[in-house]
Amino acid sequence: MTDRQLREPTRLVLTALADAPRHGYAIIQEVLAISGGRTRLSTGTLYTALDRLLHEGAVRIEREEVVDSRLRRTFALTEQGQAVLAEEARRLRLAAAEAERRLTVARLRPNGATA
Amino acid sequence: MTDRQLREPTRLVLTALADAPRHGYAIIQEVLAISGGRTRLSTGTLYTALDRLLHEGAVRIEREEVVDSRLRRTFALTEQGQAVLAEEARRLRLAAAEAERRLTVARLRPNGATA
DNA sequence: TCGCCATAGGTAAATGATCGACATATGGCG
DNA sequence: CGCCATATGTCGATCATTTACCTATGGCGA
Repeated sequence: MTDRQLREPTRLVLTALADAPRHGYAIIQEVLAISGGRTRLSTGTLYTALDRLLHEGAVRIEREEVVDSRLRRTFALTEQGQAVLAEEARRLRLAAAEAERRLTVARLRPNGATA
Repeated sequence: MTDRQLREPTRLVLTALADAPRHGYAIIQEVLAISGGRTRLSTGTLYTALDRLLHEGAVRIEREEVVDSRLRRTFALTEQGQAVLAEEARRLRLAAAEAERRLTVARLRPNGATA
């Protein structure tokens, strides 16, 4: 249940919501900031991802306000969503460490010999 | 160029090749070991991924042998492939750290208040 | 010896998340 | 008056992955 493999944009959405609830547009900006301007989340990706995450119970609607006669929905991580992100972060940390360890091994023994 | 976002299976293939060249079936087993038995790479995923990585120049064919009257191709990371994986590992390490940091912030301030 | 499993390498169709383009609407700035 | 930032969404295309299929050898157990 908790061990599905998240895609990059989905993970960034959960990360953007990890410290505080945010509405859609704020998530886009937060992801832009987190990624150092590299990942520009499109609205198509965001709202389909949010629908999916709502459906799966990783995200819930925190509140709905009307600002300037327009609806604004604020999303928050559920406890399950926190667990999913924590598990994913742990997996990524281990994956990064493993990749870096192996690359170091290759650097110490630059010939591609297996034996 | 070097900053494409890799999917999980693709990344695991590169990681499996990071320390030494391997042939297809050995990559599948190595990925199984790396992921602690969690990720069982199907041949469909593997060979399409390898074709793509060969095309992109991240992987090259190290050697082709005939073992038991069957062809066995051994794949190796190119220098570009090493750079791609190193960059990806760095990004994952940072992404994991950021997610864990934010989750800690949420734990310290459990009310979802933004203000 | 027959069938199955591990080994080994592959293809084809379906799934599913993402991307790019489009649509709508307000408030503010020049 | 037009454009940009803000804000929320839909739809079709794209593309990696998944699932299911196929071939083939060598070895092991019934």
